[in-house]
Amino acid sequence: MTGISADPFELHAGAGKAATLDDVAARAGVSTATVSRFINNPQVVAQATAERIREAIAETGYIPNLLAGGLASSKSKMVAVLIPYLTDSIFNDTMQTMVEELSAAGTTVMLGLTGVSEARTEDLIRAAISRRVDAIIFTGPLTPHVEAMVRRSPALFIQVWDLPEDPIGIAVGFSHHAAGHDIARFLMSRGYRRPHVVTAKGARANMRRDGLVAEWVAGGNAAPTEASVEVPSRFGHARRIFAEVRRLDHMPDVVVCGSDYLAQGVIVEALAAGLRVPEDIAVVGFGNSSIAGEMRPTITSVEVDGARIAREAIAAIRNRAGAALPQERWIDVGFRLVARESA
Amino acid sequence: MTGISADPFELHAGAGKAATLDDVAARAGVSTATVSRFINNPQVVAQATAERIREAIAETGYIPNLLAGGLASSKSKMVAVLIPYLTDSIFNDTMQTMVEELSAAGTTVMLGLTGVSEARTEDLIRAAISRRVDAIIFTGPLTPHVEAMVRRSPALFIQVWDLPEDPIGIAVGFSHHAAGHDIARFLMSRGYRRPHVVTAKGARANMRRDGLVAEWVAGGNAAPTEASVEVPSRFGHARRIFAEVRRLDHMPDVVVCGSDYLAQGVIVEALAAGLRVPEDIAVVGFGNSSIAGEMRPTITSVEVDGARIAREAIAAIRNRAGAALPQERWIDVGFRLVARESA
DNA sequence: CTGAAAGCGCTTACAG
DNA sequence: CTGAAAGCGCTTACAG
Repeated sequence: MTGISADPFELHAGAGKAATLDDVAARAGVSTATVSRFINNPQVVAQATAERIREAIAETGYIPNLLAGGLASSKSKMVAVLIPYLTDSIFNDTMQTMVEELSAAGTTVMLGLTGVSEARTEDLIRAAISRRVDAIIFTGPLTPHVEAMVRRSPALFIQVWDLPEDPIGIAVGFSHHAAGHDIARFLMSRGYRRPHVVTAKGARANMRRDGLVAEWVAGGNAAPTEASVEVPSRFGHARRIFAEVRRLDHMPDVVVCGSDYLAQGVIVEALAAGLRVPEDIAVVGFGNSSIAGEMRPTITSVEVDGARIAREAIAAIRNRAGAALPQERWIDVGFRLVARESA
Repeated sequence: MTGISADPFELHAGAGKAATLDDVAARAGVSTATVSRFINNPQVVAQATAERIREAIAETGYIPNLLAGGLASSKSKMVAVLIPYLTDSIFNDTMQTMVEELSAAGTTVMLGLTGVSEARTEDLIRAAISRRVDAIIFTGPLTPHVEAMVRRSPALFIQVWDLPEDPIGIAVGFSHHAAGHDIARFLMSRGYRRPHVVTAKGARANMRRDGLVAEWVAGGNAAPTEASVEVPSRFGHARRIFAEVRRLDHMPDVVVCGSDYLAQGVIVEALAAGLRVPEDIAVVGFGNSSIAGEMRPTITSVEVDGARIAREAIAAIRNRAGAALPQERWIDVGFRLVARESA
């Protein structure tokens, strides 16, 4: 009704302290309880009241204080996502989907980068609990001390990318051992004889390696040659890896890499050395990131549905908020070997 | 003194609700004020008192509630970092450094992925203000409506990767126009005659393009041929870009790319087509990500010190918290052209 | 160096 | 459908 710029409330809002629920309530002529209901559950307030509140919010530029809201309701609408590195290609799809969908649902994402440090992991988990997050999404195992801390907290703990025997909360992932098996069978079916297995440091990569080697040896073959790389496993590790391969007494006929980026690097090195891929040396990646299908030659890889991992994790959080159904403790999203040109 | 497992407090802690300041204070025989001081400013409490509080915290497994702390102190110790995509290689170093250093300093990072959507940007900024973040770090311009919202909030607004004329808060970045200039001069100095300029959609990339074209034409040359790619600019865009290059009447002698990944893709395509790089066609990247130095051939690129951008932004937040010195509004971190094998 | 007490800005039974 | 009021768990002048 009145001109907005002539309005004293407006001046207050602009002048310094932010508008509060009280300001909105006073202006709309209702109690703060009603404004709170309108914001969190609009359909319970009467049409006419809702309209007045809507106007009051617009006029005051009110933005709720979620610190206060979270304290009062003991629901923070925040979830912590902890990964080792931002450049760990393997988690890209999971992270992108997770952050997008959580944000779209009005949940704030707290990002933590643990590296390979247990101390950083502990600090980040403590910080998450301090913020009273609704859930903590993490990609690895925990030390007993931190596990105890997590169990004491009401946050839902979700381990992604793996399926441990006894998850702390729930797990969304796949069997790395089985993935290793399948790669071994693929190599045998293609008639490769001398694989070279490059494993990144870390529990999951080791499980894949173990699965691969076990199946390979069970097939009556001699143990493969091996190498290891630091995490995050990157394109740039390929120079050393390839140099080592060339120094082997017997050159391998296929290099199995722990990531597509590393596989890409090995291909580049091999081509630069005048070798043909896959004729002279074949290459297998892992993760099926977008470059796997875009590289020349295209890269044989193992596809993991990272976006689905994200969605299942989010669904688990939602289910628990609804306090509905008893939850599954393991959600297996599987994997799929995608044969392309490189092997 | 007493066995921990026989301790009734311990049982309470494990049994459900988390320990609060009151629990710790009661157990240590001091007031909550003193415990609060010990936690936030340990040196102001007496040695003996500190020791008792330390024990009480350990025994109760107390973890402070930062929702309550933030509400009471109106300092959230949280900063929002908003970028378009997680896979936007160009921000990798900045993000990694930012998140690591903020976490190390006890600040929580809220991550937002805006895509190219103004609506998502607005929602995320509103969410950040709702959480009463101390600062918002953002990579682009804002619509007037959102800008007004930000100005009304007490959060420090930091625009990174660019130096706008009139930043909302402060800006930490470099001149994209100048970077374009320098690339043009580099091309001339190397004797290239027919550049093909591939620009990602977006204001910053366009500024580089404008700078490049202006300088190139000022040097008495005909305008370069051009192409554009979607953001985030990726390896995979290279197939189309290269196919277009081949269809040009006059093949360019150098392709200037908006990212190192795209440059890498163009090199792979060129090599697969039997061309030599840089003899038959040269390639320039942008960002100097790690692959630029690792690719074969290594990629000529423009180095931007992303980690320094992160550090300057964090320093600005700290300065303001100290309410010290009047702040610079622009922090220019510059850039540097790194000539390598590809051009 | 420490304590009593007010207050931060919300939410939520409870009652009507 | 709405309001009065207690309470969430901290911090911080103020006083001693």
